[in-house]
Amino acid sequence: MTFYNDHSKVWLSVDCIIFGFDEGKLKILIGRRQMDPGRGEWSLYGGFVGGDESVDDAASRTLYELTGLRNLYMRQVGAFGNVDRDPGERVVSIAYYALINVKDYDDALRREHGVEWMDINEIPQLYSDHNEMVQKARKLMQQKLAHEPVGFRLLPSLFTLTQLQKLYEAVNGEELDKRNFRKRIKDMDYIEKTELIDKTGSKRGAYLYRFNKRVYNEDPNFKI
Amino acid sequence: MTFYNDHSKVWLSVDCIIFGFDEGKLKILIGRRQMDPGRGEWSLYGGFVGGDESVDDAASRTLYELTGLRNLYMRQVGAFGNVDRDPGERVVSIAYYALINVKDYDDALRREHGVEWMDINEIPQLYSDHNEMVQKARKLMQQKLAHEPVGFRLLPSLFTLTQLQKLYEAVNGEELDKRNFRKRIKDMDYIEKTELIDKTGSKRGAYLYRFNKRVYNEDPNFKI
DNA sequence: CGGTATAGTGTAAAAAATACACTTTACCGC
DNA sequence: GCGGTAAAGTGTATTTTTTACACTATACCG
Repeated sequence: MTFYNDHSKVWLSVDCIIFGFDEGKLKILIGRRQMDPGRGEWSLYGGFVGGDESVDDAASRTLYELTGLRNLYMRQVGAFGNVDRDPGERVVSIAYYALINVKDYDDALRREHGVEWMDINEIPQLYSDHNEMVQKARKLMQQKLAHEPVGFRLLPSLFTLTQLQKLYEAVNGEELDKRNFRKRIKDMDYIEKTELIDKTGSKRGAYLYRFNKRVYNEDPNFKI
Repeated sequence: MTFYNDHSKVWLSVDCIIFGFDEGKLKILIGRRQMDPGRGEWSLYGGFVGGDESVDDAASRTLYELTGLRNLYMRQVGAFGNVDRDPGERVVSIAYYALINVKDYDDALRREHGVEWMDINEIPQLYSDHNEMVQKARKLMQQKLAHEPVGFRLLPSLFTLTQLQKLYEAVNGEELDKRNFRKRIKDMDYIEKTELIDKTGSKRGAYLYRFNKRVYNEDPNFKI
């Protein structure tokens, strides 16, 4: 390792792409920026990294501040470090995406923070490089979902197969065949059918399923 | 975005996982650390991010300092930000991996910088969190190679099919069937057979192929 | 001119992915 | 109470993709 003469310290922030699934649509949380520069522009929710916390911890803390939820599923998207990405002082930001069950997020708290759920396909122009962050987060989340059953983080702990299918469709942006989808689900032992029935979605009612983490960890077969 | 009271500036560095392919093996460049803390430990090559350059630019510059090569294929691995990852002052590091053709790297220059090619499967314990960086870089590079023809960056511009196969085998850590491999290559129009023959690898000689970037960009069919 | 080491080639079987349509159920409104 | 309706649930045939597998060709070398 060699030193570069002109290096200097920078501010470090985290920005969060928080995914939720509601009304059959994949959404993220964005709000109007309440500070300069860029006051009033649509923006991701973020925060600064403290001197006494890891970058991952800063992201967890920021998510907790916003949602009141801990131990959310969270993955790093990457570092965004263009010199002029933040007008004024130089700030390098590490983006994270998180998956939450919309119903777990207290709506009053959401409004207090001035953020709202917006369809991933209808995201307006965002502050600075936040659109880039969203695109990259979406791509990474898609890939993750294709290889690991992380979709359960976006659903209630009990869900119907139709809900699960709609979730996969929303994330991948394409419709799936019902019979083929259910065939693949049957092969996944960690998706357990319960005897409970959901009657809110249809007159007939549909069986509720749940994700069994233990079975998954013992026998990780993945795929959808 | 809300402020956190205890935030503070940090040093930002980049660390490079530089992949090369030689003697049928996937290797990376590592060297003995020449500064404290950690003097003498095996380490990735890195550098600090300057106040006037983007993080990506800092990585390009660092790669250039080490190899004398520009426009290398390079992708971000991610940010590593544990509080105590660097003894002494707090440094957050952004890791990048790069792909180079070993033959393009002047060996005298390499020795000057005190780095050497080491088999990816025989990497010793490295300074700080560098082993983690290597693992993540390797995984990302594998995934990238599975979806895009970036392997050419690790080979001379003319290569035999046997060389190409050995490269895929080294990256994926498993042997491939020769006939099946060549069948898949035939489907890739952007891998062009030339009339040139390489006689260094066998008595009989083998046809040399080249990657046609233009064809690839027009018709990205990928896959191996 | 026989030995040797790598280059080069095709087919059949298995597995995975896809396409596709009708029956069941329970509520609702009449 | 019964016909309409809206979502749930279910299997098979076809196509595509992946895998397994073994011999001939060539040119150099001693």
